[in-house]
Parts: sequence; C-alpha cells; structure tokens
Amino acid sequence: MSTGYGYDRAVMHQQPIGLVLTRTSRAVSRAFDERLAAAGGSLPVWLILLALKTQPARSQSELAGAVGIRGATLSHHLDGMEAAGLVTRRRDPASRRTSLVEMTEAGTQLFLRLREAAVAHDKRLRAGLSDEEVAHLAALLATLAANVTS
Amino acid sequence: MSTGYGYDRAVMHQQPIGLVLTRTSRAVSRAFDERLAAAGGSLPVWLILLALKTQPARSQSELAGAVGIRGATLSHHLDGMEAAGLVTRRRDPASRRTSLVEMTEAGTQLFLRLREAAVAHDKRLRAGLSDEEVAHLAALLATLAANVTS
DNA sequence: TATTGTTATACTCTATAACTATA
DNA sequence: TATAGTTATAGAGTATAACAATA
Repeated sequence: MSTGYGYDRAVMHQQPIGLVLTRTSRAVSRAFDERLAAAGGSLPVWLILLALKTQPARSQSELAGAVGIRGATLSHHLDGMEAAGLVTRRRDPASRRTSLVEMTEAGTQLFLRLREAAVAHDKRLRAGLSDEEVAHLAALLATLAANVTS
Repeated sequence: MSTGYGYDRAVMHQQPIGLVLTRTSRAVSRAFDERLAAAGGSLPVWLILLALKTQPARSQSELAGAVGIRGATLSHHLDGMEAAGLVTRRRDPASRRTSLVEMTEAGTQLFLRLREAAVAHDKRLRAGLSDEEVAHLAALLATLAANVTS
C-alpha cells in the first residue's frame, strides 16, 4: 500500500518520531553552534540579540521569557554580554527595579554577523527542499511543540 | 496563491526553519528529559541503553559513534552507569585493549522503564498527526540531518 | 607507532535558593 | 509583602589533552 509519500507502513514505524527529532536536532544544533562560534557568538547570545532586535529595550523578565530561560540564567549571559560591550542595562525611568536591556553598536555588529551565519545555516538546511516542503515542515514542528506544551 | 498546505508565501518565510527547529527541539527535548528523569534516567543513559539493546556487547568506540558523543564522554557516562549496576565492561577476548559493554539485568529493567517513557512521549508528540504526516516529517528531518552532515 | 580506553581538567548552559533593592 | 534582578552555588553534558595499556 502506498502512503502517497513514497514510504510504506513497514518503514513508517521503524523509528519513533521523538528519536528522529532528537537525533536530527542534535546534528543540526551542533552544526549551527559551530557556525555561531566561528562568527564569534553562541546560541544563547544569538537568541538574546534576536529577541532584542525584534523588540528593543525589553525588561529582563520579558527577555528571559522570549528566549525560554530563567531570569538567573539570563543575568548570567547578560553579564558576559555586557562585559563584552554587546548590550547595556539601564533602569526603567518608570520603575527603577526594572532594567531595560539595549543593544550597543558592537552588539548590532555581532548581531549582523550572527544573522549571516544563521542565514547560511538555513540555506544549507533547505537544500533539496521546496518552499512548500519547508512550510509544511514548519507546520508539523509547530504541532509537535504545541503537543508538548499543552 | 495557495501552496496546497494552507500557508501562503507571506507566512512561509516569516521564520527561518533553523530557528523553528531549534525552538521546537528545545521544547520537545525538555519535555522528554522530564519524562526520562521521572523514570530514573536521562537522555544519554537512554541513548546508550538503546544502542546496546539494538546491538549487544559493543565496543566503546562503536557505542560512542552510535550515540554521537566522544569516547571520553562515553567513559564518563559508563562510569556512572557501571556504578549504578546498569552495565558491565569486560575485555574483548580477541583484543584485550577493546572493552565490550553489556547491559545487566538492572540495565534491562531501566531500559524497559525508559522505553515506556519514550513511547508515552512519542504518543503525545503524534497527537493530531496522521501516520502519513509523521512519516513525511521523519523524511523531512532526515533531509535536514543529511544536509548538515554532508 | 597506532589504537582503545581512562583520567584530569575545564567549559557552557542551565537551574534553585538566598539575597538586595524597589514598589 | 510582592516583584525585578543579582549572586552564590551546583549539576549535567560535553570536550580536549595527556596518559596507560595493548596491538
């Protein structure tokens, strides 16, 4: 019997999808980490800069939520990023216990380099896949994510 | 214009597929880690036991390759697993510098518990997806993995 | 000399708990 | 009291380099 995708039922159930996802994600993450490191960054730094770029001057709690890490973990990364001159922290005038994180010029420069690395990584990932297939993949992944968070 | 998947081109390119994969994989991995921990294991322990189950009495270098980690990292995990009574290491009679890793009865018991957790995780992941969609997802992920390793 | 595995050491990411400053 | 963020500490996973044993 044909599934319409070129796989029969015997093959389809060979590997749990969670295992396939874990292995793929490990391989792909490792490749991405290498590219980011070569460009002078890391995954958390990239995710933090990306979150800041899409919505500048965020409070740390918002930022931690956007990146998917705890506040203390974010503090840890921001310490390094601030020391490296990538971001600044200043108190929110409206509430002095909130701190607003902003990207510096050097942060923007690194962001651009990391974005290049991310774009190159993405191009490599998409090889052999049509836009439709990539869109379908994104939709399937979104379903998986929803399944574990609900 | 319709792509046939219910997504139009404007939506399709909103998010790089690498980012979607990273985020999905983080969320899914975290959920899986929690299940494995609740069952008394961890991801590396699960992957090592799984590799041993599918091909018993492997040398450590084979095992490290199958799991996707370095030899020294495997030694580290095996130390803990051996101390916990999950595996044994014995010298290969054919070549005394090679060590064969075997699962103990306790290792088998843990393997079964972790497999239960993995099956439950997989069932949850598949919610709302047909067998055909899961098979297609697996094929797409295989393409991504091939793209970064080639 | 080359290979298998171990040991020593260290790095990154993450977390929890206790703390400070502010509201 | 409650909240935003920091600091101290720790644990898991991984890695490289130097080493020992064996081939």
